[in-house]
Amino acid sequence: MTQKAKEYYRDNPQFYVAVDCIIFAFENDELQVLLQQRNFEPFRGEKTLLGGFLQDEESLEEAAQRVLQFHTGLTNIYMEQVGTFSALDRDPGARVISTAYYALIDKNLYDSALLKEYDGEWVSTDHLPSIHFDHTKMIEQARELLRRKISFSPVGFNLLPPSFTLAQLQRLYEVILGQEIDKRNFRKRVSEMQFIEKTGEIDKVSSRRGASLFQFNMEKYNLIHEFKLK
Amino acid sequence: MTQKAKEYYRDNPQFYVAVDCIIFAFENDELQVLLQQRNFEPFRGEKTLLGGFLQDEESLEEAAQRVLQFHTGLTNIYMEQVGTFSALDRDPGARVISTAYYALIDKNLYDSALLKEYDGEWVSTDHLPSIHFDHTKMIEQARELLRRKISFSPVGFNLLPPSFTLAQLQRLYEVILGQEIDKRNFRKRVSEMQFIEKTGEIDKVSSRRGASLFQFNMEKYNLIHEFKLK
DNA sequence: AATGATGAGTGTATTTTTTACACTTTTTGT
DNA sequence: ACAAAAAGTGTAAAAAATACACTCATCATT
Repeated sequence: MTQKAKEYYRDNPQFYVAVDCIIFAFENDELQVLLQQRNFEPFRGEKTLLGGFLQDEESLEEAAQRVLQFHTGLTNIYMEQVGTFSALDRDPGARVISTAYYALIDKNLYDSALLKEYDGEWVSTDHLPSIHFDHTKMIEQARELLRRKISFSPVGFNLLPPSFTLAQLQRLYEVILGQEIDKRNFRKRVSEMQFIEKTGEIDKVSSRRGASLFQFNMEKYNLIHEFKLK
Repeated sequence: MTQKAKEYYRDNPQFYVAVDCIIFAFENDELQVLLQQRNFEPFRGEKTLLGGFLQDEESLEEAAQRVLQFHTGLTNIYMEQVGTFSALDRDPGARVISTAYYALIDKNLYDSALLKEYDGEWVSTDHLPSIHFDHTKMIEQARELLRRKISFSPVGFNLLPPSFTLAQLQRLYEVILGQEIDKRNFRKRVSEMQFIEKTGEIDKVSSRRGASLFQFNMEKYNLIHEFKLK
């Protein structure tokens, strides 16, 4: 590369680049998000999303997966980029450009022991506490993205255990969409999608009568690749 | 801020941060995008999107508007963030994190004299030439975002002059959605939205009989805030 | 001045999709 | 035995989307 070409880059400023993870889980008929109460500087005592700085040899996606793994123990998690936030004063400690990702996890699988190490806490997205930086906006944008996506893409299953009852699935949709759904209409739509299949097992925990357990069959979905549920 | 807090930032690497603008316009029944053939290093001779580096005292949005104004002369243009691209080798000259924005402009208004200064050229999004970096992916993602948005949000009007015929509007939708639309059904839907209103003027250019000109009334739309057109 | 060509403009019937709605079944705890 | 709790199931009505063909106004040509 010529000297001129090097200058092309060199004349420009550089920035700290971060990722912030909106880690969603579903429990108690709530869409929850994982926050941490910071016990370190800067901003000790503030609630924030889980984040980290981009390092030299990783992409933003990799950084987000790294942050996620560090705080939940989980790898290979469904993630989607929400957007990049760059207001001059968004982090009063320094100029930081941050890209938000949301992740959907099965709350049964994450490592809850880690939680204590970094003062993590799950909060309902319906009543968010006061959160530092622009992280509230990030969460709201992520929630809206998820709300739009869940009707046309089978991403919601990432929030459930591998097998689930139709009542669980329906409650998940009701919570994320923010509206009640007619049980019979919902089940009609589910039964039209052959890749949501009965496991044959019966869940006896949530009801006296027992409810059939279902699973999402990704292979079958990939053949059909049509999804509509709402 | 304490010493500890400063280290929190200082231990992390910094990066060049850029914006790339996907500038869309509508002409000749084509959705076009503005590229430049670079006559400077690095990557002289390559076709790329219009871009620029983020500077210290501006947000990404402001940087994108600056790039847009520099190349088209236009200010206050509709823009939307597409996403942030961070693959390690995306720019072989240096590690650069780039956020893509798409902009919708009325091709009658931009400053075509500027085009020659930087070897700009409009190309159809239907047959993109070979484009450097990951810019092809950016354009495709932007196009897809626009395709999804245009049915539920009145953004398409940004690509048209202030007054337009219904045939023009329909062709715009057909091109962006990539499918033919029934004329009577389309007009039925338009007539249901009172904020798309007749100006009273007649366009005599595009047909012998003359076609009524319409305009999008933003104030009326803001009261209703419901849009559906496909 | 007649006529042919061009795009503008207009309404209804059919199909598909979405929504509304209520009772029976199974099991457990009392 | 019976009360309580959630599972499971089908049809009719309403709403939305689609398919479809001719007349109108004007200009250019002859």
